Amino acid sequence: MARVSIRKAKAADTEAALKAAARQLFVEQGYLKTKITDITRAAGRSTGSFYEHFPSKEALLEALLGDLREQASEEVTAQLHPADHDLTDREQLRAHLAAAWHTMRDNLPVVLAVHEAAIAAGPGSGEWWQQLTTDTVVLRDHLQQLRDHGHPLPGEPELVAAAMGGMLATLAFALLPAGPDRYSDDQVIDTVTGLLLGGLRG
Amino acid sequence: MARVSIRKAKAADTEAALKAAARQLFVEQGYLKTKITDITRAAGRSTGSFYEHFPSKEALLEALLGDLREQASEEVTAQLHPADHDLTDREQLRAHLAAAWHTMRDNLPVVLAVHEAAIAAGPGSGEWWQQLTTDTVVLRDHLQQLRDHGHPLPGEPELVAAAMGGMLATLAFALLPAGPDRYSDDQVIDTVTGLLLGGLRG
DNA sequence: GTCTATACGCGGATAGAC
DNA sequence: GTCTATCCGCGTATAGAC
Repeated sequence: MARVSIRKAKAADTEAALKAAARQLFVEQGYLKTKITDITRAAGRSTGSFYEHFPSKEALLEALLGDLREQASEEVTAQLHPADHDLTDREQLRAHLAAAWHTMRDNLPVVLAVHEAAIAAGPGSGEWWQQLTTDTVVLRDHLQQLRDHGHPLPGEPELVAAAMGGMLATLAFALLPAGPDRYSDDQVIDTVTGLLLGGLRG
Repeated sequence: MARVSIRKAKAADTEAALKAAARQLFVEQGYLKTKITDITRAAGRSTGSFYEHFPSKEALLEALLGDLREQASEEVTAQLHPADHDLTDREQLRAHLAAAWHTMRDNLPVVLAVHEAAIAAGPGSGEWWQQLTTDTVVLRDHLQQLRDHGHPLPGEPELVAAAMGGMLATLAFALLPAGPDRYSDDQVIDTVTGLLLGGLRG
């Protein structure tokens, strides 16, 4: 009986339940505001049970981040990257931005949480800049390549990549948690594509 | 004797000392990480003294924000706005972006703190989007005007304005706290100007 | 492995002397 | 108005029974 085995598996793997509850709460009320007791309660477990699986809330986030990377690497190896993107081509730029957007949407809980954690770390840590640059390395490489082929850019590849990534991330954080009520995914992607295309063409 | 009157004034106005200490700490270690006791200690006062001036850390931030608005309104009425900006003109776009950048730089402690507070409020609050849009109303109006004159935009004025503001704000938060070590102000402003200009021209 | 109950520490906030 | 000393609540983390 499927139902029984499902229950068994669910009961056995409290870890999965905790992760699922955490994901939901991170979107609903944010990572910082979410207490460990909130997670255990939402997962239907007791407080003490949490520490059997994770030493802290940060560790739980690390675990979620690990799951994300694992899944992401599968997808990447499965399909993209064509390696030689030409970001001055409207369709290719749009595809790249759309991929980034949907990745953020699909992994919103973790993406959101990591961002909150970075903010909470404080400005002095330099973590904000580091996170922004590492998240946009791929973009930077494409821009670097473009530049190597003689194409003029509005500035340093790293800086341009950071600017583009910052724009997209800000919109994602501001719009996605509320749902598609204000602007549709396509609307955002089209707008950003149009706004950036001219600058990349030079 | 200047020295005496200075000491007197300083002693009398603990409030100013607390504000100054808060500003410094907000940049150094961030708003969220800064405890009330950190502020009083940095200001050379006792814990209890704080509450004689502000009921809470949030109230202190409000006060700082009030100071900022007061000063900002003076500057604005003193000089700008020419009302009919043409953001498709490189110099005018640059001037606008530069003004925004320097405002953020000059008021970094408060700007940073408000942002951190908004993040801590959580995604569900919708506060992120609200703050982004209110901070870019002026920009939106200029874009709206441009559109009314028949100029094509890459998307809804509000959305385009939010995208532009998000880009600039992200770079400011990531780069300004560290000082001008990585990229100079001009470098950032030039890059962003070049990146956005093409998209606004259509 | 999961529960209940409880201890611990931190930061916010107040009491009361000066 | 400022200080010192103290309290209180919340969230983290642990102890110990089952």
